[in-house]
Amino acid sequence: MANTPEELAQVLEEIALLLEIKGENPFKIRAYRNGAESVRQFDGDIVSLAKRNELKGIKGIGSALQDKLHELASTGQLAFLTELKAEFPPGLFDLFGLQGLGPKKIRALYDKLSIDSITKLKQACTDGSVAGLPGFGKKSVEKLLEAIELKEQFADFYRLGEVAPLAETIKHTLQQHPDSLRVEIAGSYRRGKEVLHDLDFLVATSQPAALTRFFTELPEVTSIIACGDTKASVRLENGLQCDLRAVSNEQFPFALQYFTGSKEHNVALRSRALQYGWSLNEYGFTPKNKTTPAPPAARDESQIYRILELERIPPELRENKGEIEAADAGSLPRLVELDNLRGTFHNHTTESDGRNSLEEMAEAARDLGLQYLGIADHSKGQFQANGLYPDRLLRQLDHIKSLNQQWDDFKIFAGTEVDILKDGSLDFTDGLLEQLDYCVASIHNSTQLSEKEMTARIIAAMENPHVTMIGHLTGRLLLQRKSYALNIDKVIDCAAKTGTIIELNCNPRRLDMDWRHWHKARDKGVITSINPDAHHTDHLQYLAFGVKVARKGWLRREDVLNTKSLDEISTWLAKPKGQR
DNA sequence: GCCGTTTTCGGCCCGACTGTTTTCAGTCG
Repeated sequence: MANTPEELAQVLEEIALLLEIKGENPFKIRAYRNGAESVRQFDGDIVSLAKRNELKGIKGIGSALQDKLHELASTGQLAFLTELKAEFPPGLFDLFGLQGLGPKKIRALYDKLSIDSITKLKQACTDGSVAGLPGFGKKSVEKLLEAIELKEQFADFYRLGEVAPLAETIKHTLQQHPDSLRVEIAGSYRRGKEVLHDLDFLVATSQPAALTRFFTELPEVTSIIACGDTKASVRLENGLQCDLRAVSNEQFPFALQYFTGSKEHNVALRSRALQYGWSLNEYGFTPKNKTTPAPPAARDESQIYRILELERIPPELRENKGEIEAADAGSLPRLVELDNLRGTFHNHTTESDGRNSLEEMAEAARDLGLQYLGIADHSKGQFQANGLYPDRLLRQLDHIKSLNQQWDDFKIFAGTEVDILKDGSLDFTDGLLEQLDYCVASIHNSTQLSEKEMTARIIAAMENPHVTMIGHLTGRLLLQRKSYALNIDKVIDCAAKTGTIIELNCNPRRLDMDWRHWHKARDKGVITSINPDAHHTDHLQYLAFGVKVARKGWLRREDVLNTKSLDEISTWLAKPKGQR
């Protein structure tokens, strides 16, 4: 039953996909996609309107779509879709997830070679039959195999940002149980890893069996893998595995430490415990022999570390990448926190491909308690994203100036996300960029250049005095697309030399630049800006993921540009790049 | 399939890149 606008929209998207495989008129296909977009953006109860067949007059939804949405909302079925689906095997849709495969090629593979699954495609690539098809050759086969490999490699992984709402909902429900004393999500989720294999819930209780049973009966659970007195494993609808461990309140800190990991961190920590004469496991310290004095109890995790004469190590740092040595020396960084953020750059509006207007974005930022919001809509090179030509950009600049007059505690900064062209030049002239408050420069095309060319391209952009920061540096899409060929070390050196910010893009699909590079970048003096790349007011919430990744990269408040207050950032932006 | 109209049919967003071709189709952003 279609009960939400999103469900209605997804049905229209599904139809569009099927029509695409059928080779229908592209404008008809676009009409379905536009219809889906209209449904999503409609300000009002569109589901009820659809049920009552009162959709007339909504832009993008003509008579054909009105009828279909009415049928869908009132009966929960759509005969048109059912018939359409019956024409193709279900496995065919998996092929859409592969880079380089669009509807035409999928159709050709299906028609000529009866390929209707990734397994069959892999086989046909290997045995040479794909290379024999018109339009396919040696290179396409290589690329397809590579795409399949990438997909298989990440088959059981989930992006942090997409799992987080579900994880927090389950945590909240567990907390509501009368027998649960403490609840935490441990594992890689707690460590802020960008992709996760599973979720590890931990609960302190005197009634473990009641909790494990309660866990398996949660509405989000679709199948039970195992359920015992202290441990249960389940699978959710999206395939994600979730484990629950129920322990006593005394064991809880030890279990939390143990299940948070990482494995490498724990190995190092256990070997340190042994030097004190104790073995350490998920239940507590145990003296190695009778002469060893009993260790004191630990009420929380920080006491476990204190007993081992270490500063408390934040979960994000527990990867055995120098954090134990730093904790021993008392030199752990004081990591940036979400509360430290005062604003953000790199956000879009309806002027290019965002969903909300300038006014709505500003209002949402103010609601979050931010003091400033940087707007960076796409430049003209991004046609598909409705990129701005100079005249529109200048009009937006005027609009921002006039809006800014209403506040004295908040400011919109006028920027752009300008394309870095193939040769490293920018999609706008210096004269135009000079008129803006700041500039994000990003790569959106020619992504297959060699490492040497790509590195030179980004360095050229960084050397431009008007480029404040580089957007989504490596172009990676988590679980989907690798980063461009790029010499990160050279880019980091150049960022430090030129005073160019490297953005930490906290869109859950990107989380780019990767946390593994930030510690060394920081030590070379590179500053970041934690940017949500928001295309909707809701996306400002992504800042929380960005802060997790920044913490994972050992970043402190002073390493993050957008922790500066409105006054500080205004002064900073007013200075020439070389003098900041 | 939608929209808009000098009102019922014609236009609908475009360019770069890649790999396949030898002039272009398909994909992507």
